[in-house]
Amino acid sequence: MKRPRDNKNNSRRPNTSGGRPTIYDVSRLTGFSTATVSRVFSNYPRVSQSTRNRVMAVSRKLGFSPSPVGRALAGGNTRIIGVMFPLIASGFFAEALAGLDEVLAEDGFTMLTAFYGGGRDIQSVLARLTTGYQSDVLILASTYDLGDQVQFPSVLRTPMVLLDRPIPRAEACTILIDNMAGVSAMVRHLAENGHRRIAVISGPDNTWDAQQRMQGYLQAMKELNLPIDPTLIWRGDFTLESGRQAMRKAMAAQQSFDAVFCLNDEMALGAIAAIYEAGWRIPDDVAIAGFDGISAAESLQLTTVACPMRDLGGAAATAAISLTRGVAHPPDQLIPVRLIVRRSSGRKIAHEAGVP
Amino acid sequence: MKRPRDNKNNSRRPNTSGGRPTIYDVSRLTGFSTATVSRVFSNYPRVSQSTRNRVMAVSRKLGFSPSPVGRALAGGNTRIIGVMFPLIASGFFAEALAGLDEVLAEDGFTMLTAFYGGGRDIQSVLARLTTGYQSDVLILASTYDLGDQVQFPSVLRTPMVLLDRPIPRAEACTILIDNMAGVSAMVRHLAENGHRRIAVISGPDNTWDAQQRMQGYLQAMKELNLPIDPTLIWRGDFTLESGRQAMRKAMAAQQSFDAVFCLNDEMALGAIAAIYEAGWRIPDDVAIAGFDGISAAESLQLTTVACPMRDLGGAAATAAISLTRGVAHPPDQLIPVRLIVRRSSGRKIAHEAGVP
DNA sequence: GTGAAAGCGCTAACAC
DNA sequence: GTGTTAGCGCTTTCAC
Repeated sequence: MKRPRDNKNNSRRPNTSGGRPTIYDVSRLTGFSTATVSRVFSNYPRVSQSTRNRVMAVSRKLGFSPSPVGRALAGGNTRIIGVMFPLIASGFFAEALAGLDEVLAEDGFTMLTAFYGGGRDIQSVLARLTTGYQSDVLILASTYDLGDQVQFPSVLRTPMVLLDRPIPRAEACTILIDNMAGVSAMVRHLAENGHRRIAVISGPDNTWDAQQRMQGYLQAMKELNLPIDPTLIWRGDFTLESGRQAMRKAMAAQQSFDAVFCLNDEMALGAIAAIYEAGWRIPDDVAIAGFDGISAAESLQLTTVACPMRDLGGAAATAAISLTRGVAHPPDQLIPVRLIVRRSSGRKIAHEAGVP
Repeated sequence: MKRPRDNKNNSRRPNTSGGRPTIYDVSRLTGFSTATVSRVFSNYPRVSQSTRNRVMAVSRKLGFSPSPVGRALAGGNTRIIGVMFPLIASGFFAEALAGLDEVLAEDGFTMLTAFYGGGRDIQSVLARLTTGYQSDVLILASTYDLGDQVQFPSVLRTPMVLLDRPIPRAEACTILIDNMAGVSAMVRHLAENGHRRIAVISGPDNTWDAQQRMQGYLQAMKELNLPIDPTLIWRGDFTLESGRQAMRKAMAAQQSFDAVFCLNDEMALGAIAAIYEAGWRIPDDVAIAGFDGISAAESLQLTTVACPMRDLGGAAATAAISLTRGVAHPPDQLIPVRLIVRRSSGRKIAHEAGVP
């Protein structure tokens, strides 16, 4: 076992008496230079195994682990990923956050979170996360159109991942839920169950998900040669209450429909409440379907499309990590969704099929 | 207007050609030393107004703002607040997160978020946020008992704020929702509405909120001389499904009760579904009450107790900020809740009263 | 395979 | 009121 040569670098500093141990402490106690200690912790390949062992042993004893702040200053990257969510959708995105954290943590990244909207200027939040805390990558989640609120040139230094909604001009990796496939699968399922007049309760037009789902509905209906009809389209805004109202109006209108496809589960809950209140039966009098796969859907036997928000977050994290490694354009991704058939959509039940 | 004297400090470094501007660039262009520039950005009082103006003007032109990483390394504090949430409760805490961010951002703090539970060891997440990224303060949210999973001595360097559940041994500032007051107000309200046999659907016993609310229920019933009776107590676990099941059992048991108090709204939703399915009417056949104040409660006309999670987060943030300023023991806080009376609880409706 | 030394961007103690 | 000068904890050439 080679003995390290003398080095005086480590004596440059006084013993760190209090405070957390630094690389110098490890250097002094092992007799190796700080450079070598640094190499060990950076998994630099050309350090001998014995050196590696010795350094690790002493570090463990001292409770040393390299300070990310020191590393950031010297190395140029912070290993911080900035994440921005719209304030309004916080509940919806919580799962995504968890998925994000899960894969980021694995690679030793940490997640700086901030919310925009609700009075807080996007641009300044953006600044806080980029020029402010120098995130290596920014993940920007949105449902509403950010329009010209964001001046991307100013952020261009920080690579970006867009979550759940693309932004036209911004060249950034985009991770989306596969709304179209989900809607299409649902309409097909309803049709297979014998429903022809499939009504829809729409979502807020300025929302990406609502736009996509509505478009998907129209397209699927067309493809299946099912009637598209203004009396089949009822306005909602993704809130439970709006679903309830829309359903009431639909029932009152005396228009005929076999099924009502609510463009999210929340509205489906409202619709179900309205149906019960009116004394109708599901699925005998009307079939109901939702979208999102919230937990309440299960116990209400609501047929829906499960959107794996956790995976969405995970995919974004993976893309972000590639970006830190210098990959210029990680592939855009469409996160697959899953049709979940339950009692609410008709007589044939009990199978759960994957969406192609 | 005084001219700055010559200083050579600023010529110590070459012009930063690419990359973001540093304090040296501002120093060179203004003629002031980096120390002075630093003072301007730290709001050090004894810099002349003209100097301040000049520095700010040049900084603005350059797009300079001090690097938090440099600051952290030199100054010892990162202005980062670490926030830990249990994975399971992510949806529930999303609002708290937003409240946290709101007040932290105001003071220039940033929020490092991480989730524990669901397979991820608390201790290592803790380490990631403290020895890892050196948060100035740690905010630890929990509902379940962390028991001996957490070794606080190892973290003691980082001051801590406990959110939503106290931990006995840990000496830390604790911010809680005032469950007791909320439950008490609810039971009183139900009693005033003429209900005497008030059943309850409980929550998971290992949860702080469930424990507190149950205890509050028993205490309030006792104080009001209302019957406490094993046949009035039904097990739930805070999920919609459990509320539904419990309600079904309660209805099937043919026990008499005037009202059912669900210890959270989610279960109340399930209970309401069960009641509708059975063809009963609310509040005619049975009154229903919940707790939490989720949005669905409004449109289902559910009487509930609103828990301002945003405020909870805000209060935690305020405490955390005090802690960074060296305040040893910011006051513990009980966040006030609000009884919201709606149709589900009986005939008298339409007033919203504050809980004392 | 390892060491010396020069920074990374900033703050703080001490001068004046 | 402002400048000088050490660092803060680490990485990274360039030597050897």
